[in-house]
Amino acid sequence: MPLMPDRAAPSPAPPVLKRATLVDVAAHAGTSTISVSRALRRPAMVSEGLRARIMQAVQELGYVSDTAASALASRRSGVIGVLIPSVADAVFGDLLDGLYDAVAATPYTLQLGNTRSDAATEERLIRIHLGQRPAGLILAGIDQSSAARAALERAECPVVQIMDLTENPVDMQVGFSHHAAARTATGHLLARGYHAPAFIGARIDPRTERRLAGYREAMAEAGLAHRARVVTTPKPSSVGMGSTLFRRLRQYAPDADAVLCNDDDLALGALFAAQRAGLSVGREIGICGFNDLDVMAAAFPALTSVRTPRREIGAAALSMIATRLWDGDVAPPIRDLGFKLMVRASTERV
Amino acid sequence: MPLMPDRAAPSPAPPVLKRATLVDVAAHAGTSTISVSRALRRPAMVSEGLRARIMQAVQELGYVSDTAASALASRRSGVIGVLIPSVADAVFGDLLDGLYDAVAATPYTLQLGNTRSDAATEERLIRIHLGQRPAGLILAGIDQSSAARAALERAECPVVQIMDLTENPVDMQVGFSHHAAARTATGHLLARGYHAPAFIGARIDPRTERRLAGYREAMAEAGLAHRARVVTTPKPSSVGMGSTLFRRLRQYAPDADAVLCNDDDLALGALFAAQRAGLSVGREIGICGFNDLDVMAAAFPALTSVRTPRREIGAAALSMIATRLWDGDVAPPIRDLGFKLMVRASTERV
DNA sequence: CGGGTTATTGACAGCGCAATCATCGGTCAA
DNA sequence: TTGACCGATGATTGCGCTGTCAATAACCCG
Repeated sequence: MPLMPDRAAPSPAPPVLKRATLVDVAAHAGTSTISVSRALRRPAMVSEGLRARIMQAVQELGYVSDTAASALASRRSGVIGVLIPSVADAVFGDLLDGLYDAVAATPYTLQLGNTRSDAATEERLIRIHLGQRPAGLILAGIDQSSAARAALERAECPVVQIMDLTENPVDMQVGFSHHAAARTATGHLLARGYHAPAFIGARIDPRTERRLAGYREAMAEAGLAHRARVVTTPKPSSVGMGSTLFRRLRQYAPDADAVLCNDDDLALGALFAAQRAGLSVGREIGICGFNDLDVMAAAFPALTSVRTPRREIGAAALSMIATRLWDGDVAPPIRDLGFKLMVRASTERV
Repeated sequence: MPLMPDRAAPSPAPPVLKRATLVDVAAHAGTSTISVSRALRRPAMVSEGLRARIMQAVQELGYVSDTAASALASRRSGVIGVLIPSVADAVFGDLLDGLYDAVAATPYTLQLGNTRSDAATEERLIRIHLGQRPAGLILAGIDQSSAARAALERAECPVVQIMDLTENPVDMQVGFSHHAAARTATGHLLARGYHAPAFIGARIDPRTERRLAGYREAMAEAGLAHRARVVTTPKPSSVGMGSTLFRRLRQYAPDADAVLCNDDDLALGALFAAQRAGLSVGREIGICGFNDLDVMAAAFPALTSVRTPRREIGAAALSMIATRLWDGDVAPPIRDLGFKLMVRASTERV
């Protein structure tokens, strides 16, 4: 398959379908194009009577605004860019669900970008998006490259960093503390009587690092820093990888009696591996996940996990951008949506 | 939060950041704007020397084409629309992953639409997308409303229906036969010695209907039509729902000794429910999923499933559109990417 | 009742790019 | 040599919309 057009590329045939334009609508309603434009974008700026006439003409002609022309003339597109590390991950799926729900009630559209957890790709995508004069930009994470950060700070649109929290956001942010969440989960394991909780993680990224730090901090506070056990891999996370890491942990640290997993896939994999090893999950080995996907509550035994407000973060990010665009200011520009430990049978230890 | 701008909406400040335009690049390279445009879109149309000069100027000025202006002038945007029922579903996540991978090597961008499995929403989204003169359109499924179909047939861009196969596609299609896949899976259960395989499904959509028909056909061919047992719900699929449906099946049809699940989430839920009920999965009760997500192979016991080529479908759909746009014709315009039954312990029955 | 204000509407220009057509120099067969 | 032809390049124009500013009507206060 050719990936770029060649000289032979057929020059596209001129469009046959003639769409209604502002001119058509204006003629139909007996007014000027600019009034039609205003009636559609800022209804309050035209009188009620004219607006009614215009709206009827729009209906009758089935007029749909040309986003390209609008973007060109106004130097501002109706596109909100969303940059996430993965489109296939359930965690970001929920986030997108919240975003798409929220955007449906606005005149904006979303434009997804897939950073593949790669800082250079993210930087490139940020540049491309900013080049198209987006209405706003939503970025997963707070760990943009410094060049990307510089570009973002010169951006003329609202920028929201999501999923995480930092002291110095580019603009606005909404998320929760991964550090605190992991600390809480580790504290729970210790409180339940597990003496040597371990940590497993895949595809170590900055968010994982912060969770790991939270785990370590909780261990240190309990005077158990010497019992901290960590097994990680740079490879992507998956259920199968969870099983692999669990087996690796058992080899490397047979004394570990609980495991805090960096995400739910790993926890599920750990569950299956523990079952294969004939361990009684909950009693002999505690398992705690992260994110609380639907599967965690349904598993047997049910798996403890940290519920993260993914859908809510999506909705909040969009709301913050809309508010900024229409009201000018958002207070507060930083929102901590928290998390919730969902305690279930997998960390019971009776 | 206000959902639409009011008259008070601040008129956006004029952009401060001056970007390089074609004019700037042309001046820098000592040529005309149109040659720059050509050098970027159809490199073969300008001489090597000029092209080199232009490319250098592009580099030096950090020129990025303005998609809005390009779309307006050419009456053709670089956007390929993708309409899927859900962004949070792992199945479509894999599809998107394939699409985003493939699109990265082309000058196009993807614009996602979320139909929420609703025909009216899909129709609306199709209209909106077609209104923006997309370079192509990718639609999940073959069950568009007749109005939507009519609009699509008048579309001036390539259209690919994916995930499924039909006799009369709008334009091109790539997918596999859900009917045949379910038929094969059911045949496998029967061949393995299960005498009364049942079917469970959630959120019945046309694809599910075709799978169900495949199940029924296999049962009928084996002379077991009278043993067909079907439990469904209009609610969305989830692991928890899989457990619920499994329990319902056990009540309604205690003689069922295997279950073909409409998707992997349901199969996982069935697994957990069976374990809760103390059933030996594989021997006493066979479980077969659909899609073969990563979790199926990792589960304990490992779950049999029908592997569907989701990522490949995404890549193929994009390739078909690119080929059509650049070469004019795609042969064949219909591609059956098949499926593969992954037999594992959950349907062993020894 | 007049100057000043506000609300409503319109004329016009231009956003940045690509389609179209024109131009020019060179090649080749007769 | 010549005219048809082709590849390479450029000048002009307009895509459909919105920002700006101007014009008018309606209205206010003292």
